[in-house]
Amino acid sequence: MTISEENYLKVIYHLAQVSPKGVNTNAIAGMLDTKASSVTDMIKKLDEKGLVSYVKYQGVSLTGKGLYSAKMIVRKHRLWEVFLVKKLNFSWDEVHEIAEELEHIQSEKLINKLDAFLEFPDFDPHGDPIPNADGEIKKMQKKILSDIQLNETVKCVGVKDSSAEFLQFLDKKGISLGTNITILEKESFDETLKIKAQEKTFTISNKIANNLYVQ
Amino acid sequence: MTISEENYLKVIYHLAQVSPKGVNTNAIAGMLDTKASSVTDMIKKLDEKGLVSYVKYQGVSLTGKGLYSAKMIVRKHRLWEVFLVKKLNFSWDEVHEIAEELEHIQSEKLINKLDAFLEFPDFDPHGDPIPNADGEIKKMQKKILSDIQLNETVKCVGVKDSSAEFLQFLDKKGISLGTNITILEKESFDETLKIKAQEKTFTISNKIANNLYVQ
DNA sequence: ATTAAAATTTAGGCAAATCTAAAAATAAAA
DNA sequence: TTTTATTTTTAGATTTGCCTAAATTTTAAT
Repeated sequence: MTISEENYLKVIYHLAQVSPKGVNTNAIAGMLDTKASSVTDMIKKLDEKGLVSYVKYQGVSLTGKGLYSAKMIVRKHRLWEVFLVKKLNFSWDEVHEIAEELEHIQSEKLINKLDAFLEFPDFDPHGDPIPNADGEIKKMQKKILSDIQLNETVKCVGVKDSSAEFLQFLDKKGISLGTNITILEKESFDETLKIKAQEKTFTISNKIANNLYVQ
Repeated sequence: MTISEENYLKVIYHLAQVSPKGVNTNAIAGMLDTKASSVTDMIKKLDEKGLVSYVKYQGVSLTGKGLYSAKMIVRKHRLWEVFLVKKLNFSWDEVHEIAEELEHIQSEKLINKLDAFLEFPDFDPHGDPIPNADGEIKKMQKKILSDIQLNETVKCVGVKDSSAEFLQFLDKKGISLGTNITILEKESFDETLKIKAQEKTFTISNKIANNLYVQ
């Protein structure tokens, strides 16, 4: 499998989480920063290889084989992220780009040894689940911060948006995985929240609250 | 720089150690398992990029820029090998192929953090020197086992041939880096050596003795 | 010094992955 | 239900890295 094919599978996998009936050509093109016509070409190829099932104009979905391959790529990506943060002391906003490269290293033995070296982590530095060697995923029950009731205290367990900008914003506010957050006020007009975290009180927008997973 | 370009630079670097006046097209083709005509194509491209200097029919050599790039690739390859052996418990005959992939991961920060994590090793699992971040290489003074005098005892510090077959042969004989070897007999007819290593006495061919570095 | 052999380069092509521009199909709006 | 807009696909081209086969240059041998 080429790096390009792997990237397509990964993107289809992620998009299918949101739209399970069939992933749009345009959506794939957007994620991969390429053109729709290129996506059509590649999708045909993946279909011939039995990795996706594709009906003209109806979008694509992963076959069993394609799903497993996609999960193995996600597994590699997230395990490498754990390695980068836990062993090499990278911060959580720096690891995505590097893991985008590392996820394409082939050896299965390598990734299983890495898994063992990291003591079989279930989640990556952003709180996303790591598929095991069989492709099984431990689902964590979690809520969006915006859905939490007034005066409740919750623990941050993940981020929905793991862009460097958002993660750096959280760093600035002292929020990381495991941080406790209390909802002090809810402004119904603009959905702004006044919260307490790390002994400090401040206001966050709805956009922020929508991107924080809590428990 | 593409993976292919990096592979050419690396091969030119290794071949230049042996033939410093100019590396042959055919030699490069042999190492990269490709055709001489393909090598000519790529060499022209590398020349235009200022990474090698190339005169038609006269072979290539690395420019300063090309030499530095090649050393950084070698640095990455050997640091990853150390990681695989020391941290993930791979054996020394398994790591080359995986490192061939890992050496193309881009991030400079990654490799410098990896270097620190491994505590700045000077040599890889086969005894080859690891260039530092500036491209400097600690040379180890070493001899070929075949050049050692009768009754001398030396320490194995590296292998010239690091193919899996040769390394597995050494494993079978109990020879690894640090192993002491005593020359008990030299057969002048076929250059065969009778040696003692790890409390055992056995005979090795000249081919073996030519591929072991000792001190 | 020729001739023969080997190495190297050129010329023309191919496959993968991309692109632009135009055509076709689907979805949305009037 | 037409018409319009959007999405998707096709057709044809481009770039990278490789190939084969033929031509050229260098090296070795007679």
